[in-house]
Amino acid sequence: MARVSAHDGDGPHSLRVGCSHATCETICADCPVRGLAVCSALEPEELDEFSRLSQTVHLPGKATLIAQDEEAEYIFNLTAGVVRLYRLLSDGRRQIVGFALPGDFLGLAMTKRNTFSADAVAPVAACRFPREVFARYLAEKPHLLRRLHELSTHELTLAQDQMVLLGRRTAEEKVAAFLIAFRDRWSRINQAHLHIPLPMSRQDIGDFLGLTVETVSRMMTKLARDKVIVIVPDGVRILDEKKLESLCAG
Amino acid sequence: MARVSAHDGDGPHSLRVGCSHATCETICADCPVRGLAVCSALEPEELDEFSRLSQTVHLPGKATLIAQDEEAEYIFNLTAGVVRLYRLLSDGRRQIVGFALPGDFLGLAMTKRNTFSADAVAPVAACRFPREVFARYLAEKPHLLRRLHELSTHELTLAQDQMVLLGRRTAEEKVAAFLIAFRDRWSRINQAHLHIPLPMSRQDIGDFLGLTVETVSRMMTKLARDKVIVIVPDGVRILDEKKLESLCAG
DNA sequence: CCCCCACATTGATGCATATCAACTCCGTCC
DNA sequence: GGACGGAGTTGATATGCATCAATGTGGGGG
Repeated sequence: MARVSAHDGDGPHSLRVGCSHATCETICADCPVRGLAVCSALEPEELDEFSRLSQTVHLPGKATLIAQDEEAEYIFNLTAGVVRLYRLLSDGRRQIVGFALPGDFLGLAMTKRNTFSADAVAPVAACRFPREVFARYLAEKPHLLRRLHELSTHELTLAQDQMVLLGRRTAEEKVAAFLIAFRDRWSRINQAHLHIPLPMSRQDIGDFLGLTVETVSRMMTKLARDKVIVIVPDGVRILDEKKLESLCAG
Repeated sequence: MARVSAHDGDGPHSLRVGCSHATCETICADCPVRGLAVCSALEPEELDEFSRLSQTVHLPGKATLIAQDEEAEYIFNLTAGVVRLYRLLSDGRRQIVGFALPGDFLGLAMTKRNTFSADAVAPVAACRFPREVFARYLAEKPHLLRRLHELSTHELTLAQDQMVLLGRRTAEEKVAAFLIAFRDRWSRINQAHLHIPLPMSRQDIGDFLGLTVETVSRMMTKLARDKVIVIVPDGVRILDEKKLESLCAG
C-alpha cells in the first residue's frame, strides 16, 4: 500500500508517497480499525487484493478530504483522527451533519458529486480509494455491498437521532446528548469511559447541535457548575454519569 | 398476490384477505409506482416471484404500519397514500423524520427492531413483505441489494438536508422549503406543479420542521399575505414560484 | 519574552419562536 | 337542529437562545 502525506506548508493537497505496496498486508492486519470498518466484511485473501486498491494518506488539521458539489474522486476509510462533515448555506450558515472517527467510511453514497464537505478537525490518517476503482471492486463483491448497506442504514438511524435532537431538544439536552454520544463512539475505539476528548472547537459543536458558540459554552459551564462534568484541556471529564444521561431525555 | 384490508371499526390491526396470488402479475405490471420503487431493480420474471412474497394491504387513516422499538415483522412498499415516520421522546415531544409517499420503501434498515414509528396520514395501500422472507430473497439477489443501497443513501442525503433545515433555518425558510420539497416529490408521482396537496395536519408539519402548530399557521398566512401562495382546502396553490424558491435560501 | 490571534468564556440586551388563550370553522353524532 | 370536538387561525405575552460586546486564556512566531 502506498503511503502518502500532506504537509501544512505545502497546502492541503500536496501529497508525499511513502512505503510501497509490499508492506500492505502487515499494515492492514495491524490496522487500528480492523474489525470496525468496511474491511471487516472481507476475507484475509480479499483484504490483500482490496488494500492494493488504496493508498494510506496522512493529512494535517483543516485539510479538505471532500468538497461539496465537486466531483467525488476518492472515498476514504478513516484510520486515525477526526473529520467534520458539513453543508454550507449560501449566506455562510453551516450545519455539521456528523463527525467521522477512526473506522468510519466517507463516501458511502458513492455518488458522482459530493453532497457534503469534509475536513480534518485534527491530523488524520485514512485509506483512500479512487471512487471508480472501489465501485468496480464493489460490483463483484456482494458481501462488501451488504456491509456498505449495513453502514448506510446505521448512518441513517444516527441521522434520525440527530433530527430529533435538532428539532425537539433544548440547548442543555443537546449538549448532554452530544457528550454521551461522543463518549460512546469514542469508547468503542479507545476505552476511557470518563474522559471525553473534544478535538473539535466549540463553534464546531454549535454547528453540529444547531446552537451558537456562546450557548454551547454556557451549557458546558452550567454542566460544570452543576458538578456533572469538569472541563479539562481538550475535553471534559464526567463526574456524574447518571445525571448526564438523564439530561438527554430519551 | 393476496389482498388484505383494515377497517376503522375493527381497529388498526384487523385485516381482510381479498383476491388471490393468481392476479398478482397483472397487479404488479399495473402498479402505479412501478419504476419508482425497489421493484424497478427486478426483471419481469423475477417480479412475478417477488410479488408472491408480498400481500397488498389497505389501511385506513391513522393505522399503524410500524411501531417504534417493536419487533419488525414486516417491511412495506407504499403504493398509495401518505405515511408519517416519527420518533417520540418519553415526555411526548415528537419529531417526524419523514413523510413516505407512493413508491417509498419502509424498513430499509431491515433491523430486528423498528427504530421509528409509522402511521397512515390518509388511507394507504402497500405491498407488505414479512421481513424474514424479504431478507432471504434479498440474500440471493445482489441487484436488489444494490437498489436498496441506492435508496438508503438517497434517504441519507435527504436526512442531511433535513438536518440543515432543522439546525440552521428560520421558521419561514422551513415552511417554504417544506412546500417546495413536498411539491417536487409529489410531482414525480402525479403532475400538478402548482397545486400542492397537504394531507397531513399543521401539527404534523410542525413536528417535521421543529416548529409549533401556531408558528406553521402564522408562516402559512404570511406567505399567503405576501401573495406567494393561496391556502386552499387540503393544500396550497403556488402563486409565485420564484419567490417561494428564493425563500428556501440554498 | 512578549505580542498577537484564535478560541473560549461571560455579561447585557434583543428577537424569534414558544406558550397560553380565545375564537372560528366544519364535520359528526345525538 | 344543536351539542360537541378537533383542526386551524389569530392575538397577547413569555422565554430561550441569538446577538453584540467585552474580557480572559493559551499557543506560536518574531
